[in-house]
Order: sequence, then structure tokens, then C-alpha cells
Amino acid sequence: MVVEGIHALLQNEDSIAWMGHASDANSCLAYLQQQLPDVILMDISMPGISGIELCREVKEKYPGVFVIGLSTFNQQSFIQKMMENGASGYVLKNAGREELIEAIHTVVKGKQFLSFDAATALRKPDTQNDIPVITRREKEVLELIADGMTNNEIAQKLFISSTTVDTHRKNLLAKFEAKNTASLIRMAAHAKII
Amino acid sequence: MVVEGIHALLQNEDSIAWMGHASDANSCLAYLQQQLPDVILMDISMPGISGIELCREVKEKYPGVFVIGLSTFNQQSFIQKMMENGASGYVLKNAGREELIEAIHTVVKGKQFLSFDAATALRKPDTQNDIPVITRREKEVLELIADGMTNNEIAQKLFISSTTVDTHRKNLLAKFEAKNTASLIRMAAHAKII
DNA sequence: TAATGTATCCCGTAAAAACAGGATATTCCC
DNA sequence: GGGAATATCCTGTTTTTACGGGATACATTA
Repeated sequence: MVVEGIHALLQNEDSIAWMGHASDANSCLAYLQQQLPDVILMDISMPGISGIELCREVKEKYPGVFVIGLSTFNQQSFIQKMMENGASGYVLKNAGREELIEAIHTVVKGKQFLSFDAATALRKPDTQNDIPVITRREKEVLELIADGMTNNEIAQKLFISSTTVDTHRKNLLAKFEAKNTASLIRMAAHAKII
Repeated sequence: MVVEGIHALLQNEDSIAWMGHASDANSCLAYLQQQLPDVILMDISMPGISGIELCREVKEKYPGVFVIGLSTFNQQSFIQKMMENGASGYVLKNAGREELIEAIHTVVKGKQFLSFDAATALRKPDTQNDIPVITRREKEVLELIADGMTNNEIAQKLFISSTTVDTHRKNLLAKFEAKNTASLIRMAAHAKII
């Protein structure tokens, strides 16, 4: 429906020819073996491999194809990763027909196009969205905490003292600036760490 | 873009008149005070109030308006909740133009319409997908727990006793079969409840 | 009307986590 | 070699949760 909708939006635009569409990463890659478009509009939320991964793969194999990320979310992390993986643009789905066409025309010239809100999100030095760097051991402990294990249980599992587990826990709380375990776990879950 | 796309899809359909669109729950409710459509196509993932909540509210105030849920996900829990809250149909966004039009024609007669995959998902007795049913109050408490608040803080915020908060907490742990807060929060986060 | 679900409240004990404030050994990098 | 980061361990106290028991009030609904 969305695909058909976008197709309908672009139908009357003579400067743009619709070549086809793929509904998942594999069929997209299979399609590209047959013929190469100038531009791919890529939904970043897809079944299986994410649009971010697919973007990287497409740009590796076909550097000449320009990719525009499409998403409902203007989350800094998504946009950044998409651009880092070689996308030429990022357009929010609430954008209008005009904007989409402008985006396509812009990226095909080798330039970058970002929706206004996306550009804004990217510019601001990630306020709420700073995922702290945690060590391997801390991540390990974090996962076990999320599994519902207590300090003692974690200690036994990792063959360390429970006071050590407690220290890791303190460090996790400090790094995430979390008030307690509950907010820590939510932050970690939202950051896709667990 | 999605809205414009759907609009474009329905433009050539004489039996369907496009009345307008709203981009969030509040403007939708405001719109309905002015004029009532026969059918609302409602995205279930919206900023602010979820489509599920909005559906309930719309059906309470305007029982004559038929609601069709639109979503990318054919998750049993979403579909079920949407239908429980009074929706007349559920169409996946990967559905085609034909299907959407059929859905509109069907629900306007007072009948139910479900996309094939949605109907399938609804029939199967949820395999891995057992997200417990929680009450509105429990959800409220759950969110505040995830915000890092203690029982006392939650009690003050909601103007209830901290023992009541504790009871809600007990019920949440029991419903999710969670061992402690940490695992509860992770489950809730993964189930997209928080 | 009786049953059910929801929301509210209480007491008590035991376990767990939060927090303060240390220490030591190792590894990795400049 | 010296410093930083990491991982380990310790002793406390206070706060918060977990969990066992209850109870009452209200609305919905079968």
C-alpha cells in the first residue's frame, strides 16, 4: 500500500521513471543483479535485515546507486547510521510529494538530501541520545541483570564475587546516568543493547 | 507521504470521497467535532496516544464512524486490541489498492474486514507472543517504574498510597511472570509497551 | 443478582539493591 | 616506565523491593 502510494505519487512526474520494488532485502539484492536504478528509496524498518545493513551492502556492491532512507522516525541514531552506511539522503514519511521529488533530483546529482527535521536531529549533538560506552564485562553483567538474576546469582555464574557484580552495577548506573535498575534496563533496551 | 500516497491511491475511486486527514490523535478528535466521515483509516503507531487508544475514544464518542486500523505489523496482540476497541477492520500496509478499497466498502456496510495475514495472526492461539493484558492503571505504574521512580515517588505522583503501587507492581510481576523489576522492564520494552 | 475485574488500602518479614568509600592487580597504550 | 582503563575484592548503612498474607469499594456484565 505504501509502495503503491509512493508509486502513485511519482507517476505523473516525467523526470522520474519507476523501475520496480522489492519487499525485503533479499529480493532487493536479487533485483539489483538484473538491473540497476539510479536511486533506491529504502524503508529502514524491514523484515529480516534492517535497511541500515542493506544500505551498506548495496553501496558496497553498487557504489553508483544512490540510496534514500525512508522512515517514520527522525531519530538521530537511525539517520546517522544510515548516512554512515552510504545513504545519500533521508526523508521522513510525513514529508510531502514535493519533498520526495526534490530529494530524488538532489541525490541523483551526487548531492545529499535530508528532510528538515532529519537534518535538525542530526545537527544537535545528541542530547538524550547518547549511548555510553560500556566494557565487555559490564555488558555481560547487564544482560544477566536483564535476565532477572540477582547479584549473587550473577556472581556464581561468572565465578566472581557478588561485590564485584555490585561494582559493575554501580558503574553501569553511573555510565547510563540511570537512577536505578528499572531505568537502566529501559535505556539499554531502547538503545538495543539488550 | 504515506497519507498523500493513500490519497493518491483512492483518488480515482468514485465511490470513495476523501474528506481530509489528521496527523495526530488530538487533531483527529478536533476534526471529528466539525464533520464525521463514514470511515477512518487509522495508523496504529502514532506520536502521543496510540491508535488503539484513539480508536476506543472515537468509537465511544461517535459509534457510527467505522475505523480501519493500518499498520506494518501483523502482530496478534495489536490486531486483537484494535478490534477489541471497536475497530471494524485491520489492513496491513503492504496490502494493495484493491484490498484497501474492498476493506472500506466492507466496513461501511457494518461488516468486518481483516487482511488475510491479519486474520491468520488473529486465529492462531498466540505461540511465542503472549503479552499479558494489563490494565490502564498498571500500564501507568509500569511506565513510571521504567522512568526510575520508586514506589513512594509513584504514589505521590498518582495521589495513591505506596502500598497500592506495590500491589500494582505485584500484579505486573505476576502477569508477566517476571522474576523481578529488571526482567519485567525488559519484557515490557521488548513488547513495545514502554 | 452474583460473579468478575479493577483499583484501592494495610501489615509484616526477608531479600535485594543503592550508595559511600575504600583497595589491589592486570592489561593496554603512549 | 607511567598512566589509564578495566576487573577484581572489601565493609558498612540505608533504601527499596519482593512476597506472604489479607481487606474494601466500585463498576461491569453475564
